[in-house]
Amino acid sequence: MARAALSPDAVVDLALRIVDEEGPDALTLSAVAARAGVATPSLYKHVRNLAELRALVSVRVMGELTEIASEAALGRSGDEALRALMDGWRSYAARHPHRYSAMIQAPRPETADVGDRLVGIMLAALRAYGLEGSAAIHAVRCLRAAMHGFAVLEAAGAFRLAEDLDESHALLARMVIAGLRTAREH
Amino acid sequence: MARAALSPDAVVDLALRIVDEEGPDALTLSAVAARAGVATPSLYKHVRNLAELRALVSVRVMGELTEIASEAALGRSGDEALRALMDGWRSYAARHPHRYSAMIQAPRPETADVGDRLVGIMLAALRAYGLEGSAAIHAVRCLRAAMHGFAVLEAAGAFRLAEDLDESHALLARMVIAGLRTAREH
DNA sequence: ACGCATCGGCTAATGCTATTAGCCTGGCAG
DNA sequence: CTGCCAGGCTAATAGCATTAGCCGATGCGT
Repeated sequence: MARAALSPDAVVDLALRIVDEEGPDALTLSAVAARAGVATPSLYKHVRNLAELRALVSVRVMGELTEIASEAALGRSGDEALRALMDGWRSYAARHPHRYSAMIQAPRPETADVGDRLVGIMLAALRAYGLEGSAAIHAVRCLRAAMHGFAVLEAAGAFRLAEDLDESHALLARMVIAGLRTAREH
Repeated sequence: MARAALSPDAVVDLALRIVDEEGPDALTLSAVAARAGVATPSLYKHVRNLAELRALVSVRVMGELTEIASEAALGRSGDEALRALMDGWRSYAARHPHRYSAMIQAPRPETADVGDRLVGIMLAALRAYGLEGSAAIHAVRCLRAAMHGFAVLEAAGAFRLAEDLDESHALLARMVIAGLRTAREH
């Protein structure tokens, strides 16, 4: 190895810093190269192209979110676990809005794995609600929709009124919990 | 007027066709110009720049969605109105996934108006649930989060399992309805 | 009917981006 | 010591947005 400075992971690190500071649209190979102190084409020694870099960023962020989600669910169950999961999810998205936006991508093979793990955690968090098979899948889809929808809208600044967002989110959690009870009866 | 063929609206029409057929990323000024049979810079006589064109597309799509939402809610009330609203929303997004994706943007002044109308319709659809003031705002936020989250995920192809999406969405509707009852009691 | 402003097209030019090709070098393996 | 190659480089191409400045036709006022 000549200069051990750069590596795929290091490139993703720089990419994440750009995303955080300047938003997902500012993620460009030349911007990364500039931060790395390297000519743009050199990056191709570490990443196939911009699309792959985006996918790697997405994977990294989904990984962080997975970690947060699993920590939140750990040692809790039932409503408490669900609330912790939703709160953790939302707070991550709120803390890193650009990162969260950069995570959203058309599904690519790279993201399939970590995506499945994330779904697995949600499934586990729902275990206490006694949902089996397909019912559990439908429930996870609704949970994802609720969490993701709220996170996206909040990150995009789409909630423009003055009302407290914590309160809105607490209502969302109550909504999901109430809905899961109806799911069991169906 | 020289050639009356082009106008801001006509440009948006072409833009929408591109979005539908090739996805939001394919929306580029040169692509629009090619379809219009015109040189790229000519478009600047009708639209300020690409960002504005995107905003206009977004406004147009939000307008269509507003129409669908208001038709769905018209003449119904309570759970029925809510279900119709959610179904209409989802079916629009599913019918035009690229269009729906193109609608999503950081809030710009152009979209504020039609966005407010859309929120107004949701507020009206919730009237039967007896929510006042802030409680209604929180409820609308949750409704938006649920509908938008589901639509985005479905449009992006993020629901990859075989389970019937109609059923998942029906659960989401029951979830929202159940949650709105708890909202009143809070 | 005539002149003229303006609208809406054009070409030329700039600058930023991704991406490919092909070169060069320093360090590690043998 | 020698040769390989990972990992940097420069040069070149091509697609995009955007600006500047030109020019013809249209339609209005006179």
